[in-house]
Amino acid sequence: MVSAPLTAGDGKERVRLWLRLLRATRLIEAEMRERLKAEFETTLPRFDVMAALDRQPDGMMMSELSRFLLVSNGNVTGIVDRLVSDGLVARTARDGDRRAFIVKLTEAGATQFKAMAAAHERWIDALLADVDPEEAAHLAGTLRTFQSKWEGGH
Amino acid sequence: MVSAPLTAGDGKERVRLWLRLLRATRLIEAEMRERLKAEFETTLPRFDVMAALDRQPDGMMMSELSRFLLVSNGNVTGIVDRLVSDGLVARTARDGDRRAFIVKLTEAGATQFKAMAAAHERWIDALLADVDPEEAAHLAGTLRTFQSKWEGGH
DNA sequence: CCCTGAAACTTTAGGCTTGAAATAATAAAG
DNA sequence: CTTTATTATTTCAAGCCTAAAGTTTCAGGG
Repeated sequence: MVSAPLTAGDGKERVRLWLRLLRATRLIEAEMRERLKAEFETTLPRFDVMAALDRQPDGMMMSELSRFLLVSNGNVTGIVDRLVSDGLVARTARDGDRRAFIVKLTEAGATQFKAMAAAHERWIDALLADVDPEEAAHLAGTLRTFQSKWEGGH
Repeated sequence: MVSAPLTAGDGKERVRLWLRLLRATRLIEAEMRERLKAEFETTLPRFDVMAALDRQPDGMMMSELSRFLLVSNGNVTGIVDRLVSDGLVARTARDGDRRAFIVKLTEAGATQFKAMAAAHERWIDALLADVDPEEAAHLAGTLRTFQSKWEGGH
C-alpha cells in the first residue's frame, strides 16, 4: 500500500511556490517602476544598470554588465546608449583591447544614483515592513542556496 | 545608549531579500522563456495569457485579463491579437454590450496548452527540487501574506 | 431625446527584450 | 605570416511593455 499524501494537493507545491514568487516579484517590480518614473523620471532597467556600475567604481565591460544583469548583450547596448546620451554614464576605451569598452558612472550619474538608491531602500523597506528582519534573513538564505546551485550548475 | 544591532548589516535585510527574490525569479523566468521557445515555439507572455484563459472556460474580458496578469490594457491587445491570428484564442462578442469581448481558448489552444502546462510543471518541479517542501511551504506562506495585504490595500 | 460621465478597448510613441546575424579585434596554430 | 577560432560589441527584426490619448458604447439624468 502506497502512502497517500497527508497534505492536500501534494505534487504541485513547487509550482504554487513559483507562481507566488512570480506574482509577488511582479507586484513589487511594478511599484518600483512606477515610483522611479514618478520621482526620478527614469526606468527600472536604467536603475539596474546604474546600480551595477555603482558597485564597481572601476567600471565594467558591456559583457560583464550583460551577464550580471541576466539580460542579452544587445539589450545592454541600448540602455547604456541612452544613459550615455543623458550624461550619466561614460564609455572609455580599454587599453590593449580595442574591442572592449569600460563603462562607468559619471559624477552626475553617481550623484543621481545615490538619491535613487536611498529612495529605493526606503520603498522596499516600507513595502516589506510586515516581513520581520529575522524572517527576511532566513528567506534570503534559502534563495541564496537555490541561486548558487543553479548559477553554479548552469 | 542605543542598542547596537546583533546581526551584521541590519537595516538592509529587506533590500537584500528583495534583490535575491528578484534574481531568483529572473533566473527561473529566463529558463522558462528559453524552454517555451525551444520546445513549443512560443513565449512566456503568450503562455501566461493561455494559462489565465485555461482557468476560466467561460472566457474572460480583455480588461479582466489585464488586471489578472498585472499588465497594461494595450499590452493584452497585442498578445491576444497574435494568439487569435494563430488560431489559439477566439474573441467573441458579449451580447448586450458591444464594447466588450469575451476571449477564450479555441480547441486547438486548449490542446496545445495542456501539453505546455504539463511540461511547465515538470520543469519547475525539477528546478526547485533542492528546495525542501517544508521550506517551500514556509516561503509560500510569507509571500501569500505579503500579497494579500498588498493587493487588498491597493 | 440629449448630454455627461464612465467603461472597454485600441492606437500610438518610446523604450525594453531577445536571439540571430554582422563587424571588428584579438589569440592561437601551423 | 596566414588561417582559424574566439571574444566583444553592435545591429536588426520581431515581439513585449507602459502611459497617455483616442474611439465607441453604455448608463443615467435632465
